[in-house]
Amino acid sequence: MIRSEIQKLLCEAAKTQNIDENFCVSFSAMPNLCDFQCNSCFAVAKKLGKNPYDLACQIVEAIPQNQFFTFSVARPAFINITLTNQGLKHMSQVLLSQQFNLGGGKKIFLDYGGPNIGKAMHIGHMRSFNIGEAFKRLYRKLGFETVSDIFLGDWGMPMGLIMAMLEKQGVFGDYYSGKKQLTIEVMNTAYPQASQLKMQDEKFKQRAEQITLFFQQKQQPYYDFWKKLRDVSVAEIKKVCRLLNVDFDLWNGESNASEYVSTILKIFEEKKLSRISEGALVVDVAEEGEQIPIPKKSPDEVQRYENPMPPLMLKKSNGGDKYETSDIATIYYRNKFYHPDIIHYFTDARQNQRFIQIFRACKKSGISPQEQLLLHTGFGTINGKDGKALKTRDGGNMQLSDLLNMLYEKAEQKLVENGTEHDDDLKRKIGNAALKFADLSNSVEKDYNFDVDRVLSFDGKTGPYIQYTACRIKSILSKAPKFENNFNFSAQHKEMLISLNRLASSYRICFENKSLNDLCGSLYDLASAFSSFYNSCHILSEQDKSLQSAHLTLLKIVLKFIEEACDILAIEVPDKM
RNA sequence: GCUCUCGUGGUGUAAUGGAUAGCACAAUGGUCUUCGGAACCAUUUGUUCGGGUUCGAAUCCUGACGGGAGCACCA
Repeated sequence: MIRSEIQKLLCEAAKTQNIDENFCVSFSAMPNLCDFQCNSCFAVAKKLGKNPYDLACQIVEAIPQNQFFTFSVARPAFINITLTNQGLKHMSQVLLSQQFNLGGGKKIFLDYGGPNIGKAMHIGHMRSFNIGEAFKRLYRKLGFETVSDIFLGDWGMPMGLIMAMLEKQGVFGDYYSGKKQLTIEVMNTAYPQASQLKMQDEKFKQRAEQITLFFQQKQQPYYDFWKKLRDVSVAEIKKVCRLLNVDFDLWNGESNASEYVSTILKIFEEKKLSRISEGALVVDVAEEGEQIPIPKKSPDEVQRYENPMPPLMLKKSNGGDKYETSDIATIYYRNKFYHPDIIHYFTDARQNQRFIQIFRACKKSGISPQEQLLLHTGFGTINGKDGKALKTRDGGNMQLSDLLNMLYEKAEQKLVENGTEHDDDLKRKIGNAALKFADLSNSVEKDYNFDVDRVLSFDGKTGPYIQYTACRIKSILSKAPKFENNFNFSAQHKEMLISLNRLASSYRICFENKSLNDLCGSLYDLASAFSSFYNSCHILSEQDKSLQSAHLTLLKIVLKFIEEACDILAIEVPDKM
């Protein structure tokens, strides 16, 4: 990286002055003054008891003459660095030869998506898909080996509820025998009905619980019926995944963990980590200073705790398994078969405490080896324009498919306006780009307000704008005369080159922050830098052939970086739109 | 009640403790008989409030106010 080269120059110059300190280089906050800046003189001067401005001057004077950078000092004590034209050429070559190896071949297991079988996906579900898929691609780019698992919620009550409902309606047998075709619509109708009935009808609820237990114990016909439900649901989820351009190596779920539950229960028992509490089997995971009882004011008051960290529950008092049990059993068999160095989960931030409990239980029991890194990225909730849970215009919960259809329709409408011929795949790519870019532009941990109208507008800082920019570049390159690469860049290319550098740096920033908003931001800046250039300089009619080849060379580089960044975000770049 | 989290123009958001708080939408005005107008350029408007730490605070600490979430038998 160009910044580390500058940093090295500064540090070596300091050493000649007997100052053995680190001088960091960042992108310029004042692009009109410089291209890069160093703010370290304040801290170093303080440490050494020197005047910061004098220190900055001393170091700048000690830097040997070089052809790439010019250094200057600005008060109070910033070192400003500007690239020469030779420096621009050099930077472009550094960028093109850049290789990442943060991963060092380590194996990382990604757990994202997590849709529930039997329930229609709503908008909130897309976030895990978008973030997880992008991180899988980022990890690969950075030199990790990845394994992705969708981890379906396929072993719980929803399936029991659907079966109980169909049974109550007297159609269970028909669907079981195949006399009636089991479809996703049947499930999408039965589940909400059952879900509602369970609240009012205790007998129905008990029956659903019973059926749940039956299929979990692989009793027929419930287990086979469960398999049918799962197949139908998985086919539907796969359809959505294809639309969203996400794919998984593994389509496992809670059900795959069930056969390891007894093994992990035994591990906890043998290590004397589990105990019975109020009839349930629990593991204490609180650390010092947590879960401290607050004295009750009256004997019948509920016990409250300071710094609450309740025990993790492995078995309910009625003997049933909990979701946490599946999670731990899943970590157990992932380690048994895949030996990942890292397991990274992407879920809603509301599950933060639950994952702390799970991770601690796995470390205490040795189910996760000490050296294994368990990561959980809890992302913020998507709300509607009003800051409350997202609703459709008619007031219902908005389903993911509703949103996708709106996006694809809008894309089609735009294509028709522009006279482009009808193309289902193209409108899907454009709609997806709008969705993903809008989603991933937000800091991962923050809740955000999802404004349908804003996402449907493809103007400004949006995915379609990025795609459009790439299409324009492709169009110019396809019409350009043959040219030899020419890296003799000048001031008019600088904005694009600096943006390229920022984009290249953002991979590491995203990796460290576990958020993709920086990549989106620098990708937009690059596209925007090209658009400004495009507007101020007519490339194809340039008479100076040497200058024209420099323009075209840079366009090739810009396109390459836009395509790479889009690929990480799982945004597809069409040739035309 | 306990714990966590967030508070940035009219709206949505960005900013490893650094210079003049960046960007998009909206609004207003402009560019251009397009190498693809889903474009470009310009103007207007902002760090919830009070203390503290620091050469320097949207950022760290503290208090208040205001939102959101979690607090074992739902997943």
